[in-house]
Amino acid sequence: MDNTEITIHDIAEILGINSSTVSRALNNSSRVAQKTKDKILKKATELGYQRNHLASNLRKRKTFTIGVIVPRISRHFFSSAIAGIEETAFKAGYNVIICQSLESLEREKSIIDTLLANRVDGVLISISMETKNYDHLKGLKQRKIPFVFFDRHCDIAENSKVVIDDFNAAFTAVEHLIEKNSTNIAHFSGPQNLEIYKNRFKGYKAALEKHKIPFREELVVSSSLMEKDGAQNVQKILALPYKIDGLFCANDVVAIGAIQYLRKIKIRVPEDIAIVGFSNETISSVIEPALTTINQSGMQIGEAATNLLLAKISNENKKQIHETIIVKTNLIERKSTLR
Amino acid sequence: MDNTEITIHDIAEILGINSSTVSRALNNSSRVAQKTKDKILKKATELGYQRNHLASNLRKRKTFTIGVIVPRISRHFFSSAIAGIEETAFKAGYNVIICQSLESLEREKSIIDTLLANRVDGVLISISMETKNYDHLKGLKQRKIPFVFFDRHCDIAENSKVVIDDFNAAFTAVEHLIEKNSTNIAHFSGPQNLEIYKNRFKGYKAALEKHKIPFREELVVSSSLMEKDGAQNVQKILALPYKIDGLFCANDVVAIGAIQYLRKIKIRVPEDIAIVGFSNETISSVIEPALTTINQSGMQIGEAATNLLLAKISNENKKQIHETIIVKTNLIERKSTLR
DNA sequence: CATTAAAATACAATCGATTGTATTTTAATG
DNA sequence: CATTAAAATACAATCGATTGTATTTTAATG
Repeated sequence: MDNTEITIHDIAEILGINSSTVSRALNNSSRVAQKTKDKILKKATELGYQRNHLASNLRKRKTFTIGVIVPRISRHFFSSAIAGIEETAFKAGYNVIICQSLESLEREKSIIDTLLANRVDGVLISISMETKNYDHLKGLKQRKIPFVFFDRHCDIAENSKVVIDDFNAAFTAVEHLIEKNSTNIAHFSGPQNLEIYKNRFKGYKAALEKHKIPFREELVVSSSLMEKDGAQNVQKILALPYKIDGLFCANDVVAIGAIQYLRKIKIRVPEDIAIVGFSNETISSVIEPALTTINQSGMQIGEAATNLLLAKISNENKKQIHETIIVKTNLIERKSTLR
Repeated sequence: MDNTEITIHDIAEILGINSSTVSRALNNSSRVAQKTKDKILKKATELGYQRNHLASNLRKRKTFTIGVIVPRISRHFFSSAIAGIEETAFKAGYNVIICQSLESLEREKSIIDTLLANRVDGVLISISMETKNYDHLKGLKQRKIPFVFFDRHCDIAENSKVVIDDFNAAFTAVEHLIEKNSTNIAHFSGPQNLEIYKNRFKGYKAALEKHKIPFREELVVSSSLMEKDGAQNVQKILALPYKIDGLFCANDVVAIGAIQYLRKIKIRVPEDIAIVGFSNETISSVIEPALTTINQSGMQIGEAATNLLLAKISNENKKQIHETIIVKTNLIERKSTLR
């Protein structure tokens, strides 16, 4: 039988000492003499002992697992964030359960139930576009499971989040369009229940205001920011009685949809319309013309969110931390605004 | 104290029955009378009981966790595969630990150690470009932990894998170039220690042979297929005394690097050189000209690999399954070969 | 209604590690 | 060398569920 896993009891028996001492030795407790520790460690290595985390975690009443909820794993921003999360969590000895809501509130709810059933120690969440009601998050609060929003947060009391300064990033983006001599600037916005899109919209408005450009309701088109929305939105703004010469998109995907449609109908970018996106997806540097965009590091946001969550977890039930970390962004100028 | 988790013992005590009966009832054992089951289930729901998986798994000597090793999470093909894996595993009650080797053998080794320490029930792996030695995989075999390769497999005895028919896909791609009147067809190949790149190379060669086009060693350039390699490889083949008019790339990323460099030096695609990639990354439909490529569904491969692994896991130590599943691919014709 | 088999339930050990308390050993001190 | 405190180790309960075996209850039968 080679399925006999080596346990602390095996080591204890072989060395003729008690398993509690073995356990303490392997945890480097000060209650065990150095000489004994050495003896135990040597034997443990010799036998190829590996602690059984299930047993250990059961006793410690912790799972060393965090749940991550993202709208879609394959979106580049999120897969970078996940890379950062995995990396940081792994180093701290935590495992990560990754789930995708696919922009559905229903799925988001059921994912939270599953994560609770799995007794995760904490949750990182970037909410779906459908999420307007936050009751399912209250379940986490009740059970005192710490959670941290990243990127797509929501406006509830006493939350922790890792975000970017959407207002300022949008402000910079729009100001850049103005510097490039755009005067009729449209905005493709996202669902207004999400704070990030609200703030990007506010930044757009503020930049216009600063430069004394009148704000026109009709130039703002909301959608779920998919590629297909790009074409539809372009049709809408071109139908308006203004000569649009600048476009600020709330994400890159919709901007790319717009660029492709504009190319089809022979409107030149950037000559006729200069475009700025948001997120710096991989595609954006490749498309022709390359897209000027706001660069936000998913990796960095993932890392920061994980560190914040781990801090909350180890903080136990003492005073709760409610912190907002703002990760820096920068404007990457490319061909789509080069004029 | 609200941190008191409801256990089967609580339910047992309240109902005045033994906890073993509660356990059996919750597992719908035939050894418990229906009447008792009903009573127990009702009380469990009422108290909001949720089974503690740690305890359950400890007793069952299973973790219900599978480990996944990919070169890079943010690569679109892999994030799609992961989406498929997560989905399938989740449905079967398994959790997934995702790790990225970042194309480093060293990291791949240490990841396998960590997964072993975490007592995963099985492993899905797509090996790194550096992996030429398979000793670290033998560790999995010794411990009888089932594993399944997907996409990037390796040629060891008695393995299971979910792959595509790289030979035929490459054959189709090259034949397509030939149909488009290419006669001097170059190939950007990947590390030859990986079966997939070996087979794509073989497919390239076979298509040439079928159409009586002489094979020339110099037209094959191996690299690690990054975007920057695209430019370098193009320089190499342009320096040759042949008028290259077709290019088959072993992945999309290097093809895109090539397209961008060709655009820069004013060589027209597809007029001067027609190009076919491999994988159908998101970028490929967006780049100008859009890239003709082999479409392989990461999602589908991930699902198939997970199902195969779960079958191996539940198969226990009985006769081992060694299966190879081949997922269908198709050629997507786009502008880069339109002539 | 006694006998017997089958069904239902209870008992107790177990998975492997951790941890509060009790006991033993060692070292320090006069 | 006896006394005492400190250090080291052993004992035993525990985390929450599962499971083989023993016991009790129920149903079937003559």
